[in-house]
Amino acid sequence: MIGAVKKACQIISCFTNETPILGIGEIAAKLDMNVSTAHHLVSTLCNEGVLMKDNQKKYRLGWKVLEWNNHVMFQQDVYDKAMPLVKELIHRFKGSVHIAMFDKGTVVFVLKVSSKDTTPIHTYVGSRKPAYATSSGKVLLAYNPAYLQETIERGLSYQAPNTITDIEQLKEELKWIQRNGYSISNNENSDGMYGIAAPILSYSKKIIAAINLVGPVSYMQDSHRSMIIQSVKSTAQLISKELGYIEV
Amino acid sequence: MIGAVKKACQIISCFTNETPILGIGEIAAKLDMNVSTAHHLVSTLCNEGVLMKDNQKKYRLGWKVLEWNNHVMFQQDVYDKAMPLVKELIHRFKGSVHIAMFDKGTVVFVLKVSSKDTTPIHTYVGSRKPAYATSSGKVLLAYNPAYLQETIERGLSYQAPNTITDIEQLKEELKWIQRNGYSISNNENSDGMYGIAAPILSYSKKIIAAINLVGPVSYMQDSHRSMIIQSVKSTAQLISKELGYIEV
DNA sequence: GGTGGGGATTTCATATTATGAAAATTCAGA
DNA sequence: TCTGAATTTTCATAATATGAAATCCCCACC
Repeated sequence: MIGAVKKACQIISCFTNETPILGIGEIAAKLDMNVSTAHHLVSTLCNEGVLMKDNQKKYRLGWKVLEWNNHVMFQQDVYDKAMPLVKELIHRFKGSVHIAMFDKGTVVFVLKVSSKDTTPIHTYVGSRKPAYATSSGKVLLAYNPAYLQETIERGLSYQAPNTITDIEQLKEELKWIQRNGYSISNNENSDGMYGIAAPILSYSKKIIAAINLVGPVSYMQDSHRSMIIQSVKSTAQLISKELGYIEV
Repeated sequence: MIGAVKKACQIISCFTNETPILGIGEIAAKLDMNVSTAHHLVSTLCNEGVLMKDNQKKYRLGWKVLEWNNHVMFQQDVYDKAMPLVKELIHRFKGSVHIAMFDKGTVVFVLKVSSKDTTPIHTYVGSRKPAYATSSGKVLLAYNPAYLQETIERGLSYQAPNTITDIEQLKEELKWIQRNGYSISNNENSDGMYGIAAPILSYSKKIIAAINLVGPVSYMQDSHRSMIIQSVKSTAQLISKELGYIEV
């Protein structure tokens, strides 16, 4: 592993919505590195356009990030092809919809759309949650044994009252998901939400991602839940058709 | 400048819409570096989530890029605040609208929206054009002498029949733009388009960016051009109010 | 207008670390 | 199973990132 590159990535990741503008000193303190080292790295990143200098001696993320983002294939495809279907789902049932992928034992949200009039949920594109404690994560685990293996190795820990922390219990649940083609998360996460997820599959039936619809427990418990489940499943299938050529 | 970081940035930039999936060999060839070096860098970037491994031995851009992009303050603000106003402009006049910023002698497009039924234009978020040959670029030059200085140092070169290649002529044009508060580009670029641009200013009247409306020459030449100019100017002013706290 | 202080830069010797040739491995296709 | 073309790993060496300290720069305060 090339240290300088790793550090550069860490520096870029320091710039968040909470701290979009940072000075050299702040960066160095955050990452516990020498100000000189930080300065060298930041200067290089500025030269490349990844960071840019504020009018003061502060820095912020630069244009290069926008450019790179435009080239993320998923972003392109997910936006162009999946978005209309996701919007339709939101339109019908309110709540929030995510598309999530598996990475290093967690689910990463690669798309998020929320209805305007729904309980806010603390997720954003790029954020992560434990796979075993989310509806989309459980779908991903159910459809790919390698994901499960990786998750087990990292261990299961308590997240909320209903989190599955027993490996055997998790395996049972995954079998159920395989049989039924969808998963449910009822307050297993820290957000007090009810989620329904279904798999997005490639042409060769490998799992690419999962789509989920999330809403307050009260809302989802009501009579039209089975209709929601059907809709999430069919949306997942439609998106699978659109994105199915992708193999991760 | 830290070489490893610079090279890592170059590697990331290799992944484009044309070549979204690359092998080590291809990357090494593109950048004329040793395959081993490329491999070390790519491995590190994979570890950081900036790149990800395809199912084959190929690589593509990873989730980290999505995450970083979400934190680009401009992106956030531009989308949330400027987008409705931009959409309104498109709705009224068709064509394409860009928001552009100045960087290293060129304009960088940080937002692009096109009407569905208009002549396509070869720009995208993150792409660049010479400042002196675009309507938005000329606005940026007119409102910031430092930008002009930088542009002159890099020299003016022929881009299309109407490109301004004489420095004195350019300065005259910029004075006109200052007086009138907008700029026009009539086939000065390589795209055969007619553009109208106006400045987006901060509260302290420094130029942040420029907004332009672009369309086929034939369309823009007609009688309601003065109305278009007024609309572009007033949209720019509204966006200035929304984004005015930003100081670059 | 001068002064002090808290940054950001720059410098430079040193130790760390990236480099690249070559060997080992993997994988797909014959 | 074999072959060839890729990737991945290894490792000695050269290159370069590192960080303490010195300098510079810009504000805020006198």
